Parts: sequence; structure tokens; C-alpha cells
Amino acid sequence: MERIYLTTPLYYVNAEPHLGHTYTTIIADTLKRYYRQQGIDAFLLTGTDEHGDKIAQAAKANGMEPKAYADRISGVFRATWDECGIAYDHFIRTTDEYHRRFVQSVLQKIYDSGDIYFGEYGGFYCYGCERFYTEKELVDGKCPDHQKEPSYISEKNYFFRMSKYQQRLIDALEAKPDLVRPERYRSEVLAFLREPLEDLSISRPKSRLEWGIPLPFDSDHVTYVWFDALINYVSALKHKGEETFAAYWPKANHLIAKDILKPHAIYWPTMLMAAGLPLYDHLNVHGYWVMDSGKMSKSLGNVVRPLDMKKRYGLDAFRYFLLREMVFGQDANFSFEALVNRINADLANNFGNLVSRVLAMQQRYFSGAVQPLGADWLKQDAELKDKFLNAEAEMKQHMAGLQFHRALEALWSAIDHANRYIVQTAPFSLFKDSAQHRRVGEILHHLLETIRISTRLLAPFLPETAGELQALLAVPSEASLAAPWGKFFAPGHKVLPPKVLFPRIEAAPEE
RNA sequence: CGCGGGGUGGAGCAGUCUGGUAGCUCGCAAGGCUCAUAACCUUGAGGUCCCGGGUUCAAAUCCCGGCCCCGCAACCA
Repeated sequence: MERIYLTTPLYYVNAEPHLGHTYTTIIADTLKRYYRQQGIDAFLLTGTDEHGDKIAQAAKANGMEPKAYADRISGVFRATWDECGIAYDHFIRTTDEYHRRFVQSVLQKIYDSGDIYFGEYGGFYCYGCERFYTEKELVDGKCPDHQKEPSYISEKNYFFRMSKYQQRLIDALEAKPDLVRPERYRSEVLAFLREPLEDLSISRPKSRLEWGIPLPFDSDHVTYVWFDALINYVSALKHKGEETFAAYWPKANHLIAKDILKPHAIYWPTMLMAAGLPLYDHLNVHGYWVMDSGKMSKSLGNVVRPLDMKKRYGLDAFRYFLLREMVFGQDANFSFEALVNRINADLANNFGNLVSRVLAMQQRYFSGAVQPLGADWLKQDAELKDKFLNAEAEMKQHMAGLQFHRALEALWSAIDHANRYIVQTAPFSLFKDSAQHRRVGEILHHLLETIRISTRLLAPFLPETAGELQALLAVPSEASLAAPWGKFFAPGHKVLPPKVLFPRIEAAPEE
């Protein structure tokens, strides 16, 4: 069986889930559902990154132990994804014991092979940012973030010999042009690699940072973010067993936003090389949601929290907007106006209304009982079916390139056609002539097929809606959704009366 | 020479990699229908695809040069 391994980044527990986290997680979930429907065995990993100074400090500020604090925020993430119905297969925490052990074993292995060495590092350090600054980066000698003068620190750190793998990484990127995609990000990485790579500082002395995983070969130091966080992608699979790792790792597809491109496109592959592990299959990079400035910047409405969106608009409507509105890889604007616009135009008016009118007619004319399909189809009938077959083929093509917006566009073009078909065939007029009742039954049968096929095609994107539609059509199983056009509804099969799936939103609630 | 993104009908955006009648949503105008969530359907108005060169039978799309706008600040994906 074909497999794929999907990962979101590990979310840092210094903040609660917001729009960015939600987008990455939702595309991961959509892909997982999509692949599963294609008969591909998909494993989805998400989780939380919990070590580091910022967490230790935040915990202290809350009068808590770091672990207790991390437990709380990690729990919020997990509960959020659960409430959003995210179909993750494993939720990893960097504080999990198996992860700590595995990180240590990798560090030891690379240390033994000579790619980790003890060196000295000095520079301007900002405690707020938990990072060193070069003089060039400082503004008036101050950290641009915190407006505070950083302290000069010189300390002994362990370094990963990343420079040694620079050429191998370039070769890998050349050999597989879509290793990092879309292409703009690959170009960015290659541009960065034109300069000599420096070695990577991977530890912090315990005296300064205690909340981390101790180095196995020096208990006075703990690992600093990279080896701790990135390795989760492997440790989670190893935790499930060597067979699991062997089965999924070669098909690893990381999903990230552009801000963490460098660690994932440069540090991570060189770390894998040093650890003697194969590279991931693809690094998939998306852009940012840019908040509409001005209007909402001062009000609470500016913070997009997934559970609020669920409550206000419904989870599927929110998912639809995110998937339809952003071009994968590029930035997109987020505004409630655009959100409401999309929901009304696409979900309420086009699709929801299609379902309503078809089910209403089926109910009114035939008490919900599906009528038989004749052997001789009219040209319009065949066109309708072709339109949906084409949409399905197009969707497949676009999903392979992570072009969610185009996949949905293709489906909606078929849905539009179904609305047009109703006007052209005018079953509501034909029904006035009792001699035409058989034809009306056929038209509605075809229309029910558009809904049944749409339900299947929509399911990865709008899982809740797909479930409701399945119930409305009285389709017993997901497998039945996949039956060919005209081969599912037996004469007399009863479908339910219509239900408003997506209520129109009359005014955008501001503030 | 910091890095990156972008400039396409009134608004917001696809399309640009793989040149070949410029497309979508909203808005606007006229008409149709009445099954439906005042939804749906048809037609129309509206575009120098930032500018200038080049390549080509053909450029929004490829090449060169220039102009302009935006982010690199949060809750950071």
C-alpha cells in the first residue's frame, strides 16, 4: 500500500493557537483525508515544542514549574485540534521521555562520529529574544525587538559541523528540484547556500538555560532548539516502532510556513545526513496570512482563534475560506469581509442552495423517493456527468501540487454547471405536465448524483458537511459515495428533505 | 547594491514555471425563472495585463533595463 507521512511544525508553547497554526494544521488534515480517500495510507503528526528559556521564563511569571506550564499550553493545542476534528495520528511533545532519549541517542551518534565539537562562541546576546545579535543587526546598539542593550557573552558551546554538508545539500537540491517547494523557496535556499555555511551552535550551558534536554556527553550543557525540535519528525515514528519508521519516513512531507524555512531546509537535512538518515521527501512551504490592517487592529477581532471561528462561522466554512483563498506558497489577506463573502457566494448561494433546491423538488414531486434513470440520456445529462468527471480529474492534478484553491475552483465550476442544468432542464416546469413526470424523475436523479459525487470530492475539505450530506442522501457508507454515476440510487431509495447547510451571513460582525 | 513579495476592468484576486482568443468573486446595468438559503440562470458595460526595449509568426506569460507599492513589528504558521 502506498504511504505518506505528513507533519506540521511543533508549535511553541509560548502562545495559544492562532490563525497561522490553524492554517498549517488544516491543510495537513485536508491532505491526510484526501490521501486516505485515494487509498493512500497517510500518517499525520503534530505536537508541541516545549523547551527553552522563553518557556522557563513564562512559567516563572505564572508561578509555575516549566513542565506544568508546558502541560497546560500543550493541552490547549491538543484540545483545540481535537475540537476542530483534526485527524492527527500522533501528538508529540518534546518533553516526552521517548523523544528525550532519542534526541540524546542522535546527539551521541553524531558526537561519536566527530561532527559535534566543543568551541567558543561570543557575541551580543539578548535575553528577551534568546539569541545572539551581530553588530549589524542592532539598532543604536539595542535589540530591535526589545529596545534593550544586549549583553556581551562569551561562552563555550557545542557546534554541529554543518559546513561539512553544504555541498551534499546543494547536490541534493539539484538532484531533486521539488525537494523544497514551491520553487520560490528552493531558490531562496540555493541563494543562501551560495555563501559558505557556518557551523551551528547546538547547546547552551546549563548555568544559563536549564529547561532543555541535557547533552549525553556533557551534563553541564543542554541542547538548544534545533536538535531538540526538528528531530521530533523522526522520534515520533521511531516511537511507533522501526517498521513504522521504515514505512513512512521515506515519504515524509513536512508542512511549514516560510518563517521557519532555514531550519527545515538547511539545518534539518544536514542533521539527517550527519545522523546517517535519508532525507525527507518534500518540504512544503506556505506563506503568511496578512491581517487587514486598520479596521480591526485595535479591536479584539484582530486575533483569529480557531475555536472562535468555529463558533461564529462553523468549522467547515472557516476551513473552506482558508483553503480557497490562499495560493499555497504565497501570502494572502485575511479579512472578515472576504470570509463572509466567500461563505455567502460559494457555500450558501452556490452549493448550499443547490442542495436545497434539489432535495426540495425530490421531496415535493416524489416524496423523497428516487426515480429510475432511463437508458437514453439527453445531451445535457451526459454533459453534466462529464463536467463532474473533469472536475475530479482536475482536482487530482491540483492536489498533487498542493493547489487547494484551484482544486476547489474546479469543483465549483461543476457545481455552477449543476445550477445551470436545473434552469436549462426546468424540472419545475416539466412537472406541470404529468406525461413528463418520468423525465423529471431522471433529471432529479442526475442532480442527486451531482450532490453525491460532490460529497465525496468535498469530504477532505469539508468533513462535517460531507457527513451531513451523506445523511441527507441516506448513503450508508463512504464506499457508496464512490459508486459510479447512475449506479448508486436504486428506485425508491428515500432521500431526506432539505436542510440549510450554510446559512447566509447578512452582515459582517465587526469588533 | 540587505532579503523577500507584489503592480491584471470600480474593489479583491487567479492565470505567469509548461508563450497562442484575458478569467474568477464582489459590485454595476438589462432581462429570465420561480424548484431553492431574496438564492438561481442569461446577456451587457468596464482592462494601455506598471513603463521602455528585446526574443518570437505570437508575450500578462520568456530576456534586459527602469518606476512604484508592501512586509521583515505582533499571537509568529
